[in-house]
Amino acid sequence: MNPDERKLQILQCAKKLFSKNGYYETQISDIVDEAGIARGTIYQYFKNKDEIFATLFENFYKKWERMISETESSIDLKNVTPHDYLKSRIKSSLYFFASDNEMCNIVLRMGVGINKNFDSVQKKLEKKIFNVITNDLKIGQQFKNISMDIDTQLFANIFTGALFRIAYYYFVVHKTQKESHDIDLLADKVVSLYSPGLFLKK
Amino acid sequence: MNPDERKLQILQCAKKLFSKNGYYETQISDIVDEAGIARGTIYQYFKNKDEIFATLFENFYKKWERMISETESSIDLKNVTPHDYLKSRIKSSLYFFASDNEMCNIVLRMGVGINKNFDSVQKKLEKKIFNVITNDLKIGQQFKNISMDIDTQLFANIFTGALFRIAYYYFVVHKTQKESHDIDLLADKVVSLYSPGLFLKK
Amino acid sequence: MNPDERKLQILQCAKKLFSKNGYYETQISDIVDEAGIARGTIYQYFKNKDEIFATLFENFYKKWERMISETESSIDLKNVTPHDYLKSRIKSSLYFFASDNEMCNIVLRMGVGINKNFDSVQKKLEKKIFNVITNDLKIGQQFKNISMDIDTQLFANIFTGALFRIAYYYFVVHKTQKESHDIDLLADKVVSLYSPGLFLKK
Amino acid sequence: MNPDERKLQILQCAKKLFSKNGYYETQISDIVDEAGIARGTIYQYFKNKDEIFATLFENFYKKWERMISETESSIDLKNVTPHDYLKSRIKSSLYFFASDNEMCNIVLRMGVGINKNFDSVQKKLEKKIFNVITNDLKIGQQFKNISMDIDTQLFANIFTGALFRIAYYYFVVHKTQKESHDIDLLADKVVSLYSPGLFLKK
DNA sequence: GATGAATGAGTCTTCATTCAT
DNA sequence: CATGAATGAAGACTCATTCAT
Repeated sequence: MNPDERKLQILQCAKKLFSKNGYYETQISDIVDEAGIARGTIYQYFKNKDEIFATLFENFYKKWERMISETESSIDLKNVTPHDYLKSRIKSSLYFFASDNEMCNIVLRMGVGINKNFDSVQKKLEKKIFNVITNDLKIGQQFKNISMDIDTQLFANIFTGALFRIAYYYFVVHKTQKESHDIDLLADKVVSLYSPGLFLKK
Repeated sequence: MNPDERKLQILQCAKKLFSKNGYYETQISDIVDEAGIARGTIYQYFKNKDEIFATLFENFYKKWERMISETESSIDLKNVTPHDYLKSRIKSSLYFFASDNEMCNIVLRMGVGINKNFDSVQKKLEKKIFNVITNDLKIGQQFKNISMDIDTQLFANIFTGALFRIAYYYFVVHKTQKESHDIDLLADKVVSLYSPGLFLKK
Repeated sequence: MNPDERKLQILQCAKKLFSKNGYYETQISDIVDEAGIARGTIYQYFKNKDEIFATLFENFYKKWERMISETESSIDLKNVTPHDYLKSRIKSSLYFFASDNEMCNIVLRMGVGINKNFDSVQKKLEKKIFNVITNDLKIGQQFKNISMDIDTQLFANIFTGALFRIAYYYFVVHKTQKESHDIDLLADKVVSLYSPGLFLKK
Repeated sequence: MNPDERKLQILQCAKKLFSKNGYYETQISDIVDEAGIARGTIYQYFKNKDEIFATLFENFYKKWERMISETESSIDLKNVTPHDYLKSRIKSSLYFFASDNEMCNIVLRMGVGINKNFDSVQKKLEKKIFNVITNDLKIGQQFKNISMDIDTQLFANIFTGALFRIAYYYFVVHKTQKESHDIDLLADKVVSLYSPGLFLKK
């Protein structure tokens, strides 16, 4: 097998295992076994375990960049409607993630999700949150405030995702101790975005 | 120190470190040092490292449940407007996460984000995605399709969060190999939710 | 509870556990739990774990000495037949061991027998040896060389015990590298002891 | 060094140390030092300390089985005298144990005998018992009930071994609470076996 | 290049013992 | 005397990485 093929093979085996078990729960021996090569061989192609992981990310990143620029070149900004522009963006992104669900799992793995021991407890919380939102949507439909046509599962995911991201971004990454009126303002803005598309006019 | 206090103290120190360095990069010795106690003491209170982590999650889960039921009992379903209902939900959730940004980090930590080595590469991708969305919003404003009043940063986060969640949910967790028309349909639905609140009528 | 009673209670609990699980697999916490006392209390009565164990042995030793001297004073050497003398010795010894089967287990535990993990593998060997001997006895009966009246189980134990002891004594404790003719001689002597009582005259 | 040699080497070093210090008092580091290898190397060959110990037993067991079947195939049941049959058995067993006195020690180690701390107290009791029996034999010789030719040391070992084994078997392993007449019966049977070969006819 | 035996620093975990209350 | 929280030395085991063949 030539060096490039071998390198690719190692990356694919590693990707599979990282996706399944996470970085820390994937041992070099696992990768080596999966690839059917000798323990030392892997170090001919990668400096260390980190480099394998980083390479996977790097490649994924480059693929994403390529996809974005392709999408952009296929859109005629002058003549496209906002609807279609948005749709085009969303579609190409979704196709992209759908095309490699192992990397998708590695990159997007929510929360801890890296050790099977904690999956249950982590999942329990996520499920709870998801259920509350789903339930709220159904109440809205019952009260005829929300159309019966919406995909509650999808919308619940949208709200969950948005909520988690906002919380993470404002309270963790940009940990400017949010004052209460900041949070109120945030909530107002979120509502203003979702209301028109979500609620039926009466 | 009495057992309850000690247990609490250990949990707090562990939370701080897990939040900062992640589960795998937090050693028992780190927790022990942080708490200023002896190595063995920690095992008087927890069977092992896993149990400490799980306890943190468990507690957070219970707190969330309490918050949800309190919010619910404070809403008069009959007389509340959909807007206010939605706002109330969003606000209480955001306050909740804001109240404990360490757990928030642990629970919501996006993607891998558990090893500092990978932060850069992981962040690079996230940032790229975030920037594309922010940029799109700005283009929309430039073309007068989107109001100049919107909080682009917030909206970019909302879209990023929703996108990631959808991808994760449909392509990883419920890995029903999505056919292309499924993805198209998903995109349509997402657009229908966001369009009314996002785009200016002309 | 007065000091002497407490000490006795600790010894009894320890004896029970040492008998069941062996010295190394018995923790101070186990003894303390069994006795329903505090962890520190045990050190008011014994310097350390070793001392507890040693005390049990010491007491057993003293009891044995007492038993022996009592048996001796009850025998009238001048007027007793050898048969009765031997019987008296055997009986009193057996009664002694039967009176405290926990100490009996601790003192006589054959081989390793101290860690449940090894019981199976150790027992397998002992069983094998025992079975070979039992089988030989039955063959002897079949060929009418040995009386049908003997208790094969008992005799198999006698031979097993004697064999183990001889091997242990001559090859381990007094590890004078036994020459082949020494072993032959040993075997001759053993046969001369057992033959008359074991084999039928023809 | 090739894997088979290395594995064998580790087993030999471990055997030596287990025999000398017992299972619990033998540390992985001791084995590793004895073998002159690195700490981790041992785990390439054995899952853990238990497995090393169990392997030694397993091998010994297989060797014993082989010896037994060889002995059996070398005896012509039809034409051998009971005496010779018994002698052959005893001899091959003794040779077997003599051939590996380290395993002999591990397998037959009487009683606790696993921690040097207790050797003294354990040995004291064993010695006492042994001495009583030796003394009885000498009294028997003095009274001309027992031949002056017997090997008192050997016979004392035989009786000690048989006694211990009987006690262990009937009072510990098969702990049917022996009634007094059971014990009397046992004693009778034992006497009937030993008397003819032990006592001189008058 | 490939191999896989060897390495050893690094971690978790146990448990007898101490000591302030 | 009794308590039980705290201790920390000691030991088992892991696993990424190296290197002689």
